[in-house]
Amino acid sequence: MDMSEELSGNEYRQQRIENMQKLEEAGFPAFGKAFERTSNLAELNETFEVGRQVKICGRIVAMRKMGKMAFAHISDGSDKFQLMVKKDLIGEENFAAFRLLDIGDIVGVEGEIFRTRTEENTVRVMEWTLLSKALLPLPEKFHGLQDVEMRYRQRALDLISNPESMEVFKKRTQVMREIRRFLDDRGFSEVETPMLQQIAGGAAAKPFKAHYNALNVDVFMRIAPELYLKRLIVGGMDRVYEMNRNFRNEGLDRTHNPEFTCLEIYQAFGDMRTMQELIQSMFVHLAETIFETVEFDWMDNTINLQTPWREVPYRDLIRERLGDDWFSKTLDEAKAKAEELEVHIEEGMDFREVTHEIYDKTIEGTLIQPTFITRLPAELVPLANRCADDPELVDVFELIIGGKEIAPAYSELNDPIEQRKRFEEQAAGDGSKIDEDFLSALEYGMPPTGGMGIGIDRLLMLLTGSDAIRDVILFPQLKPRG
RNA sequence: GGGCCGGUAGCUCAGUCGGUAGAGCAUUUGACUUUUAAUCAAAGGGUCCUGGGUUCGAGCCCCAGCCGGCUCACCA
Repeated sequence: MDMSEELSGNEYRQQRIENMQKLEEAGFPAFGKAFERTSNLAELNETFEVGRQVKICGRIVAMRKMGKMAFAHISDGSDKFQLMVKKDLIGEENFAAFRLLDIGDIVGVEGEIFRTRTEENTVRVMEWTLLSKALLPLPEKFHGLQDVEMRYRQRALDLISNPESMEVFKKRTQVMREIRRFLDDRGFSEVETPMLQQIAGGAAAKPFKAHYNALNVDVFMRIAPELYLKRLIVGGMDRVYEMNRNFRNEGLDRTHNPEFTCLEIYQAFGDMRTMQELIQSMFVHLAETIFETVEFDWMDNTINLQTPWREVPYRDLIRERLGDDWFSKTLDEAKAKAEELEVHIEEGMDFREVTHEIYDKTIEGTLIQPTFITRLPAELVPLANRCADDPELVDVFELIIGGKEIAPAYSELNDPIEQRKRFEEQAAGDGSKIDEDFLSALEYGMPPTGGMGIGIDRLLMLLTGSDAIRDVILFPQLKPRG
């Protein structure tokens, strides 16, 4: 690696290499072997008991050296713990060697735990061993790593020096585990469907393209698993979900990453109502088991997940905000209103499109508390069943929380003839884009089915109070380094 | 893509009117057996994002570019 050359002039690194050599001469090899600890540091703090003998290990994150004794803090990602090293306990040579350690080094120690005068849990070190030498210095201890770009490029460094960042990703792990547990307990099966697809279906988005040499065909990274999950419903897997990556070849901003994690859930013999109950129960379950609250602060608002959540048909919401007579207005009147609200209207938009543009720009963002928008115009949602009492509307909801769309759910379209029609409209003459295998599956008969998609990254933003998707994705997409 | 803000020591940041580059942490040396953002004394450490320009003189002003953040637009 060129790194070593690049940094060979680095004074800090040079000093650490010298310290490493001195340590090795003193009988402390720089890169030790496996270390069997009695517990991690969080467990040790939880079960603290004065006088117990322990073996613990971690990275040195702070060091206070004095003439004949030294204090240090080690951290292992679960918590911190203080070490006390005294010359008269470990001997002159071991003490001198300990003083050669640098912040960032990983050590293992053995000794008895006690509390200092200031009531801090501490281990009185009797033995210590160097497990790994750090050649590069850690960021400043008090402020941590602030440089936004470096936090994403050097995530390891971010996790070491910013505990709040570590906390977010621990929460992410817990949330995903608890979602699986919740769904498994309800009889759902987690499945895996193709990431490499020859037709990228199930959503309207630009796909990433790749080439498969063995078959000499172009393939696409999936934009959604939907069409495969529905095949499984046809096949008799009654309750399935997949929580995994989707890829969309689109822009990059605070709420978009080109690869993102999506949970898709399908329940046979259910409908949009089934999903409505499911998501409310699931979110409250997550909130209570992981966060121990149903209230979340996010972007200057407090969001309360207490159920039941508000439900409002799309048209009622529009009337509520734009006036009872909205739907009897003319196109010109609607455009005038849009102008008044400073909503940009494209040439050639019809009444429905103008209405939806106003909704998108001025209404959705104001729905802070969880809200189900139901009975959407059919044109907006091509893959859903129509409402029984009004064929112009579809039986779906869009869940809005904090002014953002969190989850759409449908009473899924299961009429293969209608489905083919809509695919053909979508494909606009390009027959190669129509997933014939999926249509065949539908022709064998798909039961009425409730389906839902949840953007996991956005859910995590909400639950962890993060205002950027990059703060909840370990390795977000970045521009290549110039 | 447009607008605004930013890029200075390993890290976090100051830098006045254009006049020899600053602090804290970190590092090195010394003192120190209950410290905890340890303390005290001293020292070393800079491609001021890059390239041009104006000027006797540029971290600072001008132009172009690179990188990042916010925001608007686009995209869905």
